[in-house]
Amino acid sequence: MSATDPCELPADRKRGSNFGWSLGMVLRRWHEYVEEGLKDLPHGSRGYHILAVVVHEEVPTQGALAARLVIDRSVLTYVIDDLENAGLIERQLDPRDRRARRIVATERGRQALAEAERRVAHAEDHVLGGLPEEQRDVFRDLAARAAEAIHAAAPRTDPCAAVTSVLSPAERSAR
Amino acid sequence: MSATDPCELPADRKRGSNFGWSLGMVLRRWHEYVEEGLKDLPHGSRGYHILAVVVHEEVPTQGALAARLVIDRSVLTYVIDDLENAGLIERQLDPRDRRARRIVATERGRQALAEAERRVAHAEDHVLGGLPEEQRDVFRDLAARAAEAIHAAAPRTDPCAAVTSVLSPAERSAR
DNA sequence: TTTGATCATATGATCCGCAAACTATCGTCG
DNA sequence: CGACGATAGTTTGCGGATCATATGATCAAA
Repeated sequence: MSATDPCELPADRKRGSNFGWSLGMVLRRWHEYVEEGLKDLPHGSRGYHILAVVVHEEVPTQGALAARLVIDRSVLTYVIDDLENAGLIERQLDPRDRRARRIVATERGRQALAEAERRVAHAEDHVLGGLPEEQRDVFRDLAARAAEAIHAAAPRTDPCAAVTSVLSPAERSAR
Repeated sequence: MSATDPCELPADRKRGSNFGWSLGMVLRRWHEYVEEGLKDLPHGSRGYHILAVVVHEEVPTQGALAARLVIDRSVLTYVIDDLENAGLIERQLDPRDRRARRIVATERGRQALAEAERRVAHAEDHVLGGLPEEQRDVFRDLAARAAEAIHAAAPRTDPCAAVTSVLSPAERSAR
């Protein structure tokens, strides 16, 4: 069967079509728990994400960091401000291009991240507590791979322009 | 630190630390695509969720609907206003309790939902396009079950109060 | 040097969810 | 009966977050 056929409506989708809602639900809880656990970290989960990328990956420049995390540059600015004030990271001037700032983690930052990662892992086990042990890792893995694919894809692929209106033409004209 | 080699990408480290980000990434794309496909529906994905629950599930009252979707009742008010103005649902006065409003879908509403569900399914296949066919359903299923478990759980379980600070006491006093 | 582009930052407009106040109705207890 | 508190839904206003734009500094190329 060609499941990619949009005209065909799989029966189990009826109640299962709330995928977006489910994701939102899980993400919301994740946020609550993680934000609770990381409230000592300057911007909570956001600071955590930034710190994690700074520590674990090569950070060419601040803009690249924003692109990597898909957050706004202007947001990155003040979050990094606070992370720097907390002594967790440093802005280093790139001698080759003095416009760019290279973000590096301090030793404290690495320690804080290590501790934060423990908390996050703990929180995630709580969030996914409704799932059997082995399925949690499957879920995490699928989410990571889906996200990676999305991130790798073009920023904004044309979202199926072939679709027509949900409402009938008559209904649309009435609005 | 020689341990952080950029070329080596430890899978388990990456997996465990960015689950929240991955979820956010997938959800964001889901939102983009779905919002694009449902822009004829009064409040996009939100109206879709509400309409779906109204049609597929028996919801006694408006407040119960809010509880079911875990959204604020004040939000529900104006979304329902617009859905009603679009002729997709109706507020019916409960003769037994004239405070309560029972939300029912019109025939148009059911049709619009059916069409919207096709679009959403299509969008979701796009969003999860980076995953092999059979894993998409696994992902959807895991998300649904995790969300259901979360929703079934107590609204706000104490998020592990045993955790201590990420920063050392000295660092905390410095802020 | 001048011009146009790029990186980071500061500023401002806008949007959105949430809390609190308000109205109407119910149930109940004097 | 009628007064009171509780509940369902609506309205309003605030605070926070986000994004677009403008600014300043620096680079690269003509």
